[in-house]
Amino acid sequence: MVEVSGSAPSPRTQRAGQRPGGTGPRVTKRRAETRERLLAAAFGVFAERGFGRVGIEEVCEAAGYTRGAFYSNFDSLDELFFALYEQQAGHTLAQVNEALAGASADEGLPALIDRVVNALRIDRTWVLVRTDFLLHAARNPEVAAALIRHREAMRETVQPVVRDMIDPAAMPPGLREPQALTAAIIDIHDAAAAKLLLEPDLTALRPWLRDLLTALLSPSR
Amino acid sequence: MVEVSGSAPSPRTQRAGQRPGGTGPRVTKRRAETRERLLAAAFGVFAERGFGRVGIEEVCEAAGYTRGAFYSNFDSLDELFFALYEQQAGHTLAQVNEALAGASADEGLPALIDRVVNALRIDRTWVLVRTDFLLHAARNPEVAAALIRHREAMRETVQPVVRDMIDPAAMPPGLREPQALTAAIIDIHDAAAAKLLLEPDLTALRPWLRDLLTALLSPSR
DNA sequence: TGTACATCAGTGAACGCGCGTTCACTGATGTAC
DNA sequence: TGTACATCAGTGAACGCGCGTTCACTGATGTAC
Repeated sequence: MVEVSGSAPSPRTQRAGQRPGGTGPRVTKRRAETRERLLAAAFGVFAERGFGRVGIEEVCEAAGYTRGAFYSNFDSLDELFFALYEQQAGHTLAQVNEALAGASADEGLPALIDRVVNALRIDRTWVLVRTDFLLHAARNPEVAAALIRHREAMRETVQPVVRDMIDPAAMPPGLREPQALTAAIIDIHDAAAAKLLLEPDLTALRPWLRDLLTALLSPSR
Repeated sequence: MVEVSGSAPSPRTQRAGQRPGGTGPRVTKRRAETRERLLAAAFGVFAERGFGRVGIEEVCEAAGYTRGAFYSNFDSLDELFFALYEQQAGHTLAQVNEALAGASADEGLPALIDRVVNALRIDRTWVLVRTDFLLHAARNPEVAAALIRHREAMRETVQPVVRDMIDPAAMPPGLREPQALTAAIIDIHDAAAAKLLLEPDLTALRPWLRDLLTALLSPSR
């Protein structure tokens, strides 16, 4: 699994408990669980109501804690949101890795397209949260850096497969560089996910994505 | 210009001032101006900070009014946001109409693509607000109905041009119906706009859109 | 056109709730011996 | 392994600010004659 790690705006992990002797913080089991449950609760609440409308109290209540527990683990909702995104983006990347594992040039283009289509994370809640994060990033440059970093990691994961399986010469101008082509595929993939927001009927979604990718990538018709 | 009008969740226009005699409300000049300035101020503030983080006080301050003025014109921020979206969506539709006006089959495909590319509303603030509204709609079915209605109107505006200028037989399977093809073009157009959120560098944006549309629509390569 | 009048539209103060933030305290957890 | 101890992690009450909402009031606007 490829890890996307970077510096959070205000890294708070293991702030308390840092030992002066350098032996590291006291090991924390309860703490890790609490953090995890807060993140999970935040995910649900953010998806349901939107990041901007959610308060600390609401997250804590959903997680089954009082507010003090929140402040013991995070400095602000922004920081929690950042941690949440990094976590979920990591999961997504792992999923894509798995979906692409074992791809070989022997399979042919339709098989590759199927792989990409099936890698689509059909999770309305995730699309909601991710889009909230996109808007958050669009308004906060430091946050945007993390999002862009993740997009890069995604492209680097997908690109080798594209490079192996698609003949650049058969692509239209502007998409002959593997990098540009891979980016375009991911963009279309994202557009498909966005459609999930208005049409929860996902049976139409995979065909839409397949048709579009086929149209784009097929050298001959 | 095609008008997209529909029932707002809580239509408040001209609530006060309704005369019993049926002659209609007292004519309002100041009121219309106030409403307009509140909408304009809300647009700016929503774009800058995000709908969820903005309060009534903030909108009023930006518009140069006190809170009472807001309550005299709207019932809630949700209602204002709805009115704002309908207004802006109408402007966008008018722009597209204008960009497509005069298109004829003689021009050829590249000219059509140029038209579509140039119809792209390169307005980062509008993309921010529109995406906020998309998320808002995704969480409120009545709001989603308005957004879907607007998408339909947009498609109906674009579709005749597509129908005139593109040979369905040359399109890949799944995109031979003019309706599906037009929808796909609009979706790609939206995806291009979304890229504006992370990359304000719009010099790369129009080529990206042109390349993608060309790849999709060109019958031969 | 001018004036008196009725109604409207926005003001600004007041109320009160929700919630962010802090903090002394206590049960929980790991450590040393 | 067991016990005493130190430190941690979360509790829950308290404080206070920001802001949503209301409302009596007044200047603005349009109408009737």
